[in-house]
Amino acid sequence: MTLDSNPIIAGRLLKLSALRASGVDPYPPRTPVRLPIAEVRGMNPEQGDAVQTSGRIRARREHGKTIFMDISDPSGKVQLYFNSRELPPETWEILEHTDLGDIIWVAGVLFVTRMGELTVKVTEMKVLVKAVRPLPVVKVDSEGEVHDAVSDPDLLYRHRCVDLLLNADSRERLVSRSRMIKALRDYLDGSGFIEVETPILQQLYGGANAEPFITKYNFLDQQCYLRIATELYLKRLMVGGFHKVYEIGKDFRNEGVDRTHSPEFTQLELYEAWTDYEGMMLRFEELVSAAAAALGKGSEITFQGLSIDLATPFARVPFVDALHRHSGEALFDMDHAALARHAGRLGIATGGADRPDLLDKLFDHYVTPTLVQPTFVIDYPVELSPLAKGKPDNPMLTERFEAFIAGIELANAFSEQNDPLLQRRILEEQAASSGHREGGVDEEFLYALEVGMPPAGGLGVGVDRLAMILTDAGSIRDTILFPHLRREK
RNA sequence: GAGCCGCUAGCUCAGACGGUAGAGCAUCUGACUUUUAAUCAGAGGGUCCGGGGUUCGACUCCCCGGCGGCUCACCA
Repeated sequence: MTLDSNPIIAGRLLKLSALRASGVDPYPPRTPVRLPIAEVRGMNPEQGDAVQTSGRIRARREHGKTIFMDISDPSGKVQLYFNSRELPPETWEILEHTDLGDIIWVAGVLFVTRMGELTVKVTEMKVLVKAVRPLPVVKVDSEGEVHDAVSDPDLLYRHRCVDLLLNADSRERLVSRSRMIKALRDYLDGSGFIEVETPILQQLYGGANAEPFITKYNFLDQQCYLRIATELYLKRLMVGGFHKVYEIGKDFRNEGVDRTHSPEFTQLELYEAWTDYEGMMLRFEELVSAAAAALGKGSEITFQGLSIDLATPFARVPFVDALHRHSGEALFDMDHAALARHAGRLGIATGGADRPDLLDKLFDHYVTPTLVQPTFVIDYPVELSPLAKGKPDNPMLTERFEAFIAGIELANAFSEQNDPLLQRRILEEQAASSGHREGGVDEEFLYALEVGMPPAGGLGVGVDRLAMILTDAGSIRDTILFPHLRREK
């Protein structure tokens, strides 16, 4: 469909030509001096101050010889008043070739209308941008009630610019995400960490159990993977003497999409020498507190109707205890067959699931939904945690935790395994037994452990999910500016 | 991957039992010199998601497909 097959767009294109024909550049290269709209609104109208500002036309109310308009910029909205008797005819003519959505610059004088609205009486105007595509019109009445809000999620996700322009919720949420990430960085930088960047394009993938995206580097005629985690590279840095290090970046997992999963998501991973998973619990608590504070939130927040208390310390519950308590049975002591029967009775798919898979599924079934208040689930079974150090007093368990809020897994951390021989054995066994580990064992990672990695704690935080919790977003997609969608027809 | 729901004008939505599509906003024309969901009068605007089928006739019923939403499954 060509642009002008839509009659509304065709009309705008005509006005665009008309502007050009009368010597007006509809896309001038520079903006005259202007004040942000919020500053205009903050001025004292008694003085009849001269002001210059610019913004997008959001509403237009014509009254014969006069026109009221609302224009907005990111800082706010202000009303303009045009009077044809007091404007040069050329200016009035330009005005008649503007539409909702156009961006204009005006100069004028402040006054307050009969209705008490601070208004710029325009004496001069310029078109800065002629919008050729109509913006959906959303109206807000005097009670603040929004009318005809654009609600089609498809339209909003595909055309995020429209969403951001029209929906204050979206705009504020995504700004909050940025502020939150800045707070995480500030906290870590202030705590002596350094931020690094590790490869996204990898010849091997690892650091998590996930299906990778596969791509190809033409120059070397070589298959590559998009990273699924940053873990193995950050640990090389630990070996190299970066003892407090973190990365905030995208990981890619070639798996399903739902409310809490996106194929492309942002993870914070940090590693810190001379500490362990206990230290990581403190880090996580402090990161969450810093993030909440940056958004002006206290410890009491609401998420999807749930009241959540972010006050630290967060609860700690051993994995096995929680599993047994919520299931009412000693599941951890059962063998594979018994677990499979148990899971089968609950209608959980057990095909191909090994014992650790079953334990994890059963945990998800019985315990995860109950973890509404911030909770560290600690001491995971060793089979679920190939990169974590075992507990000295119990070889079945590891020094690992996952952090949950509102039933959502937000973080995963452990006392990092640094025994090179043990780590090699675990990774090789895993590579042999698991069909989809095409990447093989990361020898360079093992080489680094052989050189010697100091005792350390490591922590991974799902940044998008933390943003969900702190901005009360029902879907991870709401926290991602451009979430992945299927190709449009 | 499965089930359910949805897709009608630029936007939000109606459309009884199958009879050839409507409203509000937006757009266009006209009126109006302080309005603010401005108001008033008039006009234009549709591949009813796509493709098949049933039927004299399909937005409507059936089948296949697309996209989206929700739920489930998958996902350390």
